[in-house]
Amino acid sequence: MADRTQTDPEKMEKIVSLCKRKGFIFQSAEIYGGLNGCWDYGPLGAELKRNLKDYWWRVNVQERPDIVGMDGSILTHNSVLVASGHVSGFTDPLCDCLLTKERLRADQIPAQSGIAYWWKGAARKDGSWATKKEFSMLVSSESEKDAKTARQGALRYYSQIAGKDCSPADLELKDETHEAVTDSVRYNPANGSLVTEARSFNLMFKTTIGAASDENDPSSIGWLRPETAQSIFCQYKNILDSSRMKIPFGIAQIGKSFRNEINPRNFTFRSREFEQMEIEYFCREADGFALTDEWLERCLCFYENIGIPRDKIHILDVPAEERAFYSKKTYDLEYAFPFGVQELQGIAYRTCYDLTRHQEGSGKPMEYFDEVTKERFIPHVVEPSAGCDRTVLAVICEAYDEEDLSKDGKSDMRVVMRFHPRMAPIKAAIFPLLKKNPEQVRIAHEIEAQLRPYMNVFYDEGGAVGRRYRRMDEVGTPFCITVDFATLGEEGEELKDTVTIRHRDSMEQERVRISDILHWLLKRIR
RNA sequence: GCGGAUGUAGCUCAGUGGUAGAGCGCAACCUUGCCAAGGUUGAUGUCGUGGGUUCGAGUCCCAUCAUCCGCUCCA
Repeated sequence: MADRTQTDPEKMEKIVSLCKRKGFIFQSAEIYGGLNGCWDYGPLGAELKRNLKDYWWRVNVQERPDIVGMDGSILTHNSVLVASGHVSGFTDPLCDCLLTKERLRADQIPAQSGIAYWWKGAARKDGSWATKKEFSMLVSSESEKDAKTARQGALRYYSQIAGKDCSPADLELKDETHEAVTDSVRYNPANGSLVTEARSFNLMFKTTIGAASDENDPSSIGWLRPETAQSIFCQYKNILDSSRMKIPFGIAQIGKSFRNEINPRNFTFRSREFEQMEIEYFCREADGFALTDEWLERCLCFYENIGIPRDKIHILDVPAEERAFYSKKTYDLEYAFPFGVQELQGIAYRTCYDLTRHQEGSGKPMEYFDEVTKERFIPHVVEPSAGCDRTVLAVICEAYDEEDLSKDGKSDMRVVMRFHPRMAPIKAAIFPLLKKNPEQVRIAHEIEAQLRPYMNVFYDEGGAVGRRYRRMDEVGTPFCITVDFATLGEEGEELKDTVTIRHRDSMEQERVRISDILHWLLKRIR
C-alpha cells in the first residue's frame, strides 16, 4: 500500500486548473471574491455528477427489489436532531491556549486560583511597540520565582506574535500588573497561559422558520440537515406501511447536506454544502455484521464500475475506539487523492440506535412486526453512506492523465481524462473531416441529430481534426466520430456510409456503419 | 480557529513608486485528406476587495476576503 501521507500538490493544481478551464467546477460567487467552502459545477461537471447519481440510483434502487428511494426535506425539525443527538452532541465549548495554540475543551478546564500577571503588550529594546495585545499568566504566588516564570511565558508569547525574527530576548514587557484571582477557568492548567474566550462549535446551520420566528422559541428553530440519514429514519414507518416492504429492505436517498466546517479544505473534498448518497438497510440484529461485509463488497464493485479500480480503494476497518459510540462495525473506504488518502464513504453498522432514539423522541412505535415469526422488534441498520462530491472528485483525479507523445525530438504532451464511458460528460463528438465540405458537414449534423435524444454529444468543425481530438481528450470524451471522404463513397462502395470512430484511450480508429452508431455507442456507455 | 505563503487576462505567470505585459487558450478568416502548437486578424483586466501613505500605488502600509501548505477540527 502506498504511503498514506504521500501527496502531489502539483497534480492537484493541474486538476483544479483544468476543472475551471473546461467548465467542470468553479468557485462559488467567484466574482465577489468567493464563498469559503462552496463550489459550483459548470456544464461538464454537472453532467459528470448527474451521470454518477443516475448510475448510483439505477444500481441501488431501480435494479433492486429490496430497496426503495425517497427525497426528504433539507429543512429539519428541531426535535429530529435533538432526538438523534446532533443538537446536544456537538456543542462543546472550545478555546485555544494563547501560548501553545493547543485546543482545549473549555468546560473541562478546572477552576484555578492564584496570582494573575497582566501585560498590555511588549516593546523592542529601542522602546518602540512590538505588539499591543493584552496577555496574562496565572502562577501560584507573588514570589520572585513565580513572577519570573510568568514573565518568561509572556515574553515567549509576545515574541511569537511579534514576528519570526523576534526572539524573547529582544523584547521588554510593558505595563505589568498583577492581581489575585480565585476559581478562574481562563487559564491553561498545563502552563498557566491565558486561553481565548470559549466558543461553541456546532457544525450545523441553524435557522428560524416562519414569519413570526423567534430565535429563542424552540418551536421555530430549524436546521439545514447535517446528513440525509435522519429523514430516512423519520420516514421509515411511513415507507414500511406504504410500500409493503419486508425486512431486510433498504431506503436510499441522494441529497444535499450541510455542515459548517471549521476549515473547508482540498477543493470540493470538504465543503460546507455537499451531496450525499445514502442507504439505510434495515435488517434483523442477527444479520447486521454479515450485511456490513456484503455492502462492503457491493460498494467496491460500484467504484470499479465508475472507473475507480478496486486496488485504488483502501479499506479501513475502523477500530472500536474510533467508531461512533453506537456503531458496532465501521468500514471506511478511502481513496488516494493527490492531497492524501481520504475517506470516500463509510459503511457503518449503526445497530438499532437511530430508530430507538426516534421512538423515544417522538413517542411513536418504530417496531417491525414479522407476520411469519410473530416477532416484534426495532430493526437494526447498516448504512452505506457515500459523499457524492467526493466521489466526483475521485473520478476526476483517477481519470486525469498526461501522456507523452513526443517523437523525433518534437515534444508533445497529451492531457487525457480517462473517464469510464458511463461517467463521461460528453459521450461522443461528431466532426466533419473538413468543414469546407458541405456533404460531410450535412452528414455530421444528421448523425448529431440522431444521437442527441439518447446522450450528450458535441459537434465541432473548427480547426484541424487532430486538434479537435485533443480537445475532446481533455474533457474525457471517449469516442470521436469523423465523417470523411470514405463516408461519401470516394474510397469504394463498401466504405460508403461508414464513419471513423476514434477511441480516446488508445487513439486507435475503426470504421462503423452510420446506421450502427447509436447501438454501438449505447452498449458502451450504459 | 492558529501559523506560513499566495492573489495581475480563461489558464500559467512576468512586471524597478511613473503608459497593463508574455506564452498558451479563445473567436473569425485562410490553410489543413486523421492526431495539438502554420498564416492573418481580433476580443478579454474592478491588478481579489476596502481603506491609508504619496504629486502619483499592480508595486509601500493596514484591514478584509479567497486559495494553497502545516497544525487543529471532522458528532
